[in-house]
Amino acid sequence: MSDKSEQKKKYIIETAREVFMEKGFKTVTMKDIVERCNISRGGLYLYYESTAQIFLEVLKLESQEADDVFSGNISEDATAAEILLFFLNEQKKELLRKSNTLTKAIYEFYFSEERPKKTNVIKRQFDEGVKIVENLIRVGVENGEFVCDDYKGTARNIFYVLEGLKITAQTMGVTAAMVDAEIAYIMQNLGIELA
Amino acid sequence: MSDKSEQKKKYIIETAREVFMEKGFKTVTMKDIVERCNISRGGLYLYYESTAQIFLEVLKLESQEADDVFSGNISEDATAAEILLFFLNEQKKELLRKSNTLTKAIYEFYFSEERPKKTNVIKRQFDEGVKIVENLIRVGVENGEFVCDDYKGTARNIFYVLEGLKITAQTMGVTAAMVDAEIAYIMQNLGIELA
Amino acid sequence: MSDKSEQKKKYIIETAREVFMEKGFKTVTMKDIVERCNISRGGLYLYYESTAQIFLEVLKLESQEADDVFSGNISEDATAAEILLFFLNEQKKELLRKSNTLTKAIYEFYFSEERPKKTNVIKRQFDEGVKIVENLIRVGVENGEFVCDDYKGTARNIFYVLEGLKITAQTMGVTAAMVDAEIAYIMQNLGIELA
Amino acid sequence: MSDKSEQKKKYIIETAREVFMEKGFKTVTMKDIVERCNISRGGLYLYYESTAQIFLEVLKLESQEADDVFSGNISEDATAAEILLFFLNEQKKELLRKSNTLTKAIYEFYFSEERPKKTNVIKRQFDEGVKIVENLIRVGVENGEFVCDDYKGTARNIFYVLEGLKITAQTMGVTAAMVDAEIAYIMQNLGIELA
DNA sequence: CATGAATGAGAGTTCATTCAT
DNA sequence: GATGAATGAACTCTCATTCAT
Repeated sequence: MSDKSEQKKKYIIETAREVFMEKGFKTVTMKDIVERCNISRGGLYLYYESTAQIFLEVLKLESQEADDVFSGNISEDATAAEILLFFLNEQKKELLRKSNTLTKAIYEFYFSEERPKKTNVIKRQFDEGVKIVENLIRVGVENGEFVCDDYKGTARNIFYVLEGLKITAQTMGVTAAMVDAEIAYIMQNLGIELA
Repeated sequence: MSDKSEQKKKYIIETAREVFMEKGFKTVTMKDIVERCNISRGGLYLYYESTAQIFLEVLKLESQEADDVFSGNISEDATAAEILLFFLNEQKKELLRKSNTLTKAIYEFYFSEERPKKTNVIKRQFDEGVKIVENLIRVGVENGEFVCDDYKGTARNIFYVLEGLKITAQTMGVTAAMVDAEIAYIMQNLGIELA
Repeated sequence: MSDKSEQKKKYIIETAREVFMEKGFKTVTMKDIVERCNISRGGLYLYYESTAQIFLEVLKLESQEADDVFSGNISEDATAAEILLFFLNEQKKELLRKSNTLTKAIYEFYFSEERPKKTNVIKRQFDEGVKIVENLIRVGVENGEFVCDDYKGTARNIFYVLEGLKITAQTMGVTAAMVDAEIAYIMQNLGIELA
Repeated sequence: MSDKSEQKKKYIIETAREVFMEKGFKTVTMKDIVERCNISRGGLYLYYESTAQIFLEVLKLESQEADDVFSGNISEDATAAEILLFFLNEQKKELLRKSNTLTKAIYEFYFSEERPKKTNVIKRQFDEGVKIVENLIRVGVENGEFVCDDYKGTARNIFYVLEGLKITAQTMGVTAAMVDAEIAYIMQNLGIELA
């Protein structure tokens, strides 16, 4: 595979990403992608053979870029509470975005029964997120910042709430205030009273 | 609208419901419903003009029947903790069911942007559920069964966790043990240690 | 299946038959048939789902009509030699026809490996033809018209020659004189000298 | 045309030959050949511009190699009957082969009307074969091996039977026993009783 | 010469929707 | 009311053929 070919594949993935953000997964057709990419009908098939395959590539790219949620933008000497709050606010931003988010597409994609559930990208992100937050809570407790005696349980609870908020945002709608209320509840549970 | 006509409409809705349970929402076609109902192509259009319209009717029927989750099967003198646990276990059963559930279809349906979010059925169910659980917690606290100082916040947290579990079940898969862990965490948070 | 529907199916088969006669089997598309029938793209699929299925129907119709090759147009008191000669000349006419014959289409159709060879229409016709000719020869010998001591072998030889002539007509071309020569040889073998 | 170019053309023809043996003629695409040859899409077009052109080259090569059916492997002092039997058995082997034969492809190729019938390769082979067998019969009769008074007619009959068997093998299926029966009939007709 | 990316025509197929009966 | 035949739009996918490099 030449360099130019790689370039093109990346271009297709990035362009398709926009389409998935706009339309979700199920209703996106190869034709939609072809048209957005300004390539020929047959041209797309040179690189990918289905919307599912393209979507998986989009997810792969996505997860590469997403791996640094915690790593970037956090000052060296931030407290556990600050870091957790930062993370929750990032999630808030993400879930309040109407467009420019793949959330809907991801859910739609994994709704298909044929998809293997165990090894999928979102599961991996969920599990890794839980681990990171679990550690964060442990550090916070050791610091004396947090009060908590079930690190793992609390971390998992946080992630299910986040999943709940995400799906709620897509289906019933969610306001900033509603998300803030949940964040406040979570923090309060850890013994942190937000202003 | 004659009685026979009402009969027929109900028959269509009940039959379509099965189809939605099997295939979700997006992939169900008018043809699918026509075939399952054993009626004529044109016949269906006499009553309904789109799968969305039919699905809304299915939901309407559903929510009529679902309103008695708390009312049925609970003995008069059950404690608040017993009632809450009963409710959570009902939810567990629901979300572990692979087929015979409309969950996927409902999510898929509300993913379409065109749907008005504010007034939709699931939002109503969510909000009403929160209110009931909030009251239940209040009663429990007054009883001395529960320890909690944010009734509404806790009730909401519970419902977001349930939403999170539901969507997780559909996309990443969830085991009975995983649900039990979340239920235990919720109860523990209220000061109830499960065996 | 209503009467009108039957009518339509028959119309499609008869129209498709013309197409197969012109183009053989392999190159005929559903689109070709749709266009010749002056029906809509989707319309054809209401009745048949592939060119193969349509072709099989064409063959079925064909073999119904072909079953009276021997029965029609033969006077009651014809001799065995006359009947045989009549049959061979019918075959000659058939194989000299360039268009207006399904021969090419039939061969092309049965070239596909997926087709079950044992039970196919042309095999049945071949086998039945052999039996009839075998009996004819027997009668001729008993009459004293023919000289032959292997009825079945001779009948089979005749049919392989006819198959050979048919395929030769399609691939290398064949003239009336060439067919006549083969007919003469066959008759001579039975002790009949043609003028 | 350089030597290297000749080399390449030959390579293409030999490789394409395999493809035609597997798939016949009609369904073979330029893409098929390109892929089997491991050359570039455009590369093939430098040498040949259609599958028909390639197939004609395959046939040319074929007929060069086939010309020695009678010449090879026959001992100097073989009798006419032995030679004829050898030839017929070679044909039997050929027609019982399912794969590794161009028969189907050749028939399919010549089914296209556009092909000039008179000058084609198989006609030449047919005609030459008839001549050779005719001479063989003459020799056999002069030897006293055969009984026959129409050399040409008998030779032609043999070749039409062979054609008939070939096409039958492709369309209805043929067993070794069935071919043996025809060979026996042919030999018997010449006065030779096979064991 | 050789490559292989790119194009676009065209076949297959499925359905929402209409409409004469 | 009810039927189901008919239409046509939309999508998927495959190749022959070209052309810049």
